[in-house]
Amino acid sequence: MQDQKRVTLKDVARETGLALSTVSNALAGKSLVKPETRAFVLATAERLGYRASIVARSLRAQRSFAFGVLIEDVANPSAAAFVRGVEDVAIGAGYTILLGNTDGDLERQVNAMRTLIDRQVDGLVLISQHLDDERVRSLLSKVPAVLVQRRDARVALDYVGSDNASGLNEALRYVWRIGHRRVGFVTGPLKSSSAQERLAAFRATAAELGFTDPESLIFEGRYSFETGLAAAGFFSSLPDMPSCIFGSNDLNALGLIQGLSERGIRVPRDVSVVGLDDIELAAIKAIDLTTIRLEKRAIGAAAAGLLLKRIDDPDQPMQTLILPTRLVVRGTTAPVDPS
Amino acid sequence: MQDQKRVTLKDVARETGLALSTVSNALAGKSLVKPETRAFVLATAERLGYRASIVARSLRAQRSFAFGVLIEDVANPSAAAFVRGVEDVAIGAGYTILLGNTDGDLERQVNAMRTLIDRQVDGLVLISQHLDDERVRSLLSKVPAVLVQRRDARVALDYVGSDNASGLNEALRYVWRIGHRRVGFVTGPLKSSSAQERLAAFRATAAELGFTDPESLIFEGRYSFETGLAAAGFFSSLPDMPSCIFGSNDLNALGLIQGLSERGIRVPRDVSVVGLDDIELAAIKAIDLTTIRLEKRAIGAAAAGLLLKRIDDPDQPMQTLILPTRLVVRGTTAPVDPS
DNA sequence: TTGTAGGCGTTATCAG
DNA sequence: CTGATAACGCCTACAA
Repeated sequence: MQDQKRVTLKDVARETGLALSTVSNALAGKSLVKPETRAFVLATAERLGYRASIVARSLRAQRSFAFGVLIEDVANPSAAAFVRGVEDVAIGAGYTILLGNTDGDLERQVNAMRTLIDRQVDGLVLISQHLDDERVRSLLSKVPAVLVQRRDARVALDYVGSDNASGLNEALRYVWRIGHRRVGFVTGPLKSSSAQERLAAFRATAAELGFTDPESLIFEGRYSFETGLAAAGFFSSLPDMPSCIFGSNDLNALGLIQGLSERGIRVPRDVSVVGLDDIELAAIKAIDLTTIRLEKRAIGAAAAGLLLKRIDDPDQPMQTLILPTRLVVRGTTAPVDPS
Repeated sequence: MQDQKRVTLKDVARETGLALSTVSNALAGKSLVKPETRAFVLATAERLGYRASIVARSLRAQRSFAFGVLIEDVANPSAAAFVRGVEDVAIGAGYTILLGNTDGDLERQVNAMRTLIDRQVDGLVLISQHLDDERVRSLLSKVPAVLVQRRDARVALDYVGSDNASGLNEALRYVWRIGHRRVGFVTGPLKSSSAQERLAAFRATAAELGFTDPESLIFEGRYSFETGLAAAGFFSSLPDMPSCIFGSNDLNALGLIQGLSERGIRVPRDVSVVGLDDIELAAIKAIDLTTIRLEKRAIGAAAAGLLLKRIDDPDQPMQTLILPTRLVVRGTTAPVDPS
């Protein structure tokens, strides 16, 4: 059960009777080693159970073959999907993932970033925020980094996000087609760029299509179920309720549906509801949420891909990748009652 | 935007005019350094932006101050909650988390374990399986490890799980009290010890309370929504349907509910359903699932705690921690119709 | 083709 | 109290 001593290069050298460097070269597959020597070394290494120490290699190479991934909370399903996407490509490229949860707290994030940099991660994937903080920005200059879902004009970094604008545009056109004219919108936290983008997209399309008084139908909140509940209170108290309401994410939408139903308002009969995200359970019949699907795992994978390229060539121009979204029509939207 | 060169101890030594070792001692807060020297060193280090390299320290100390966490898939919400729990205590103790997804695949798991060990993680949290594999067991002997949720008689390791037996016992007693006598059970994958435990607990309590013919009401499946759907087909085709069915996890239960409803069977009016897990959304009104709650984050935290203790003293006796579960009664269970 | 000699950044030991 | 030196395990010039 104990940690038996590591087998090192030196052990293999001693065992084979060869020099350290020969063993190292043989293991690295360098052509300067005679094939039979190489075979012998390989066999001996295998027999002794030799495995190179990545720690030593990292010190020597001044890089760790690891990525840091910073998120608010892995326990949040969307965040987990991103992480998974990052890992998908990281593993393939021989990288390991160091995970850090920030809980959205600035201090935790700064600490986590410091630790990750102290560990000499070769790159950082930041699915988080606080780009307005000076320390965060300064830390970001110390290591290749890719931003996911949220960006900031002050930081010029590779970025991967989803096409919130066209997603909302598509969905708003859809509800327009089925007759909705008064459409409400629940925002996310407006200091996050994704929430801003979604709100801006709502405004733009609402204006373009000519929805009725959209500005009065915006409820400001966060990406939470509770925000949805509160929004239901707000919208239901309006003299002229919207016939359709958009959440800024699926949790908003689910809270909205529950809040409405608690007030005797039926979805979609009385009000249609649209989410954004397409969480796993959105598809089950008990929920059956019409939503704008985000390809979170693909976004994470794309972020890792960008990071690999950036590490490979730190001076290449910054890239911005916007992945498409897709409207998934399910049971929480219905045509406006012609009555 | 570039990776400016690291400030090392040597730089601080040069800047202060002191010896390397003095600087190191000062930074480490050793009492052998004169307070004013120490203060001077600290100030200079701060000014230069010195941060110790964890990589170098790891090589020297032969430990990495990091935990490896192996799970099937972070994108699975329960797994993510475990990971979060592990991180909660790891961070507090100065450890970083290296994450590995196995997708339940043996080869991936072996590779991930190897990589983690090559990185000299100080301990492993294994929320996974394949303990029947020789290589896995041999790798587990190379590093302190804690098993979570699944164990194997052949591996004597620290273990943290939840009290499946008493959870099911409590829930079965509850449905007995409200009149159910024919109770079905959907199993998880029986090669997993948690699924076995749950099935065994069902059998034991069913026998004890005297449920009607429990053996004929067991449906073997996996921890998936699809299993629930299939189970609905099985149970509904029975000449004498159970009045209550237990899933082995919440996804089972949700699939079951959907499958039953597709066949015109209403929950809980016609059949009661009980889950196990208490996923985030189980509480929303649209789902409102009666379930046996597992404290996943607490389990992860307990695992990390055990690991810390084991690292601190590798020779202490093995520990097994069984965390309590709690029956959460919601809307998918109802008394048997007395008619 | 093989061997020797640093050095990556720390920390621990031991001498001054 | 401070400083020199070695060692952790690996890799890579360069020398033989």
